[in-house]
Amino acid sequence: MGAPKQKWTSEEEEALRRGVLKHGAGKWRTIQKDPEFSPVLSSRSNIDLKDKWRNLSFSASGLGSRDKLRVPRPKAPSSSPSPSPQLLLLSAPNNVAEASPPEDCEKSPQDDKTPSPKLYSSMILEALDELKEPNGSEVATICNFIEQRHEVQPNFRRLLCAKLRRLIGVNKVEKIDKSYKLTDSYAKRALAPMKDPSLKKKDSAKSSKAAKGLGQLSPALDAAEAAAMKVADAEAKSHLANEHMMEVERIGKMAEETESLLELASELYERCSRGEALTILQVAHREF
DNA sequence: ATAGGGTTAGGG
DNA sequence: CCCTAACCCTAT
Repeated sequence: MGAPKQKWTSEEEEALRRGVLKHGAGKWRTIQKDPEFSPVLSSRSNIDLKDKWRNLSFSASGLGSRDKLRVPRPKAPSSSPSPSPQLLLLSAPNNVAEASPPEDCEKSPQDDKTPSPKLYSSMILEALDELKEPNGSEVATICNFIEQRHEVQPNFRRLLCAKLRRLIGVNKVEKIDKSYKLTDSYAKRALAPMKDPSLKKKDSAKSSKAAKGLGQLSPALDAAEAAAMKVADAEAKSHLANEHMMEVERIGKMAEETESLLELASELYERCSRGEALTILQVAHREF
């Protein structure tokens, strides 16, 4: 009778995800007590966090509908098994589980699980962008963040340090004390084309909730809540103004071309330093 | 305190 | 009618 259902807002979801990235999955009490997340997650118990994380994990990896113990499903997977075309885009909380799917291994001999070097840089920049820590993020935090989202090779941390040093060299990343953060010039370029999640299913969910369950409560409460939500959202998203982008974009064009060459050289150097042998064919096709 | 199983409300 | 998400209960 009390509350019909308290649906999770995207702010709460984001707080939960960042909390897991910071403290690790399983430290629900720690996340809930963290002063950074407690204002958002004040109405959620540690058990709620756990349950929500379980839901997120399942929908991310299971993709749609897996077999259930409760109801035997006579669905015949005759021609479309739908083997999860894209699963790591926004959230893949369970990283170690999908290490080696029972897929056929009839691939080319150079079938590495190693993503391309371009991907590693993207992951690092994405991590720094998402973390948005004003004083920068430590290597361990960045490493943990990326491992939560992507499958990486065992010596990834060593690669990460090299990549960070190279990103500093091209002024995409700066080092503050022992932490790394995006430079202002690059952050503007990265954050500028940010999407605007002001109108979403969040609104419809809230209004439906108000209409069905909380209709008798003051409608001003819901309106104020929605307004505050939008303000907070806009404040968080803009965060870094995008004023002068034309020049940045022009320079970025040049930088990108130089970058790929530096990227290639750096990766080659790292590989050879570890004693790996590469054929000229692999280098030519960037397949390493 | 956390993990996992189980239940129920709400939506397509 | 089935599925998903929030909620509840219990063993460790």
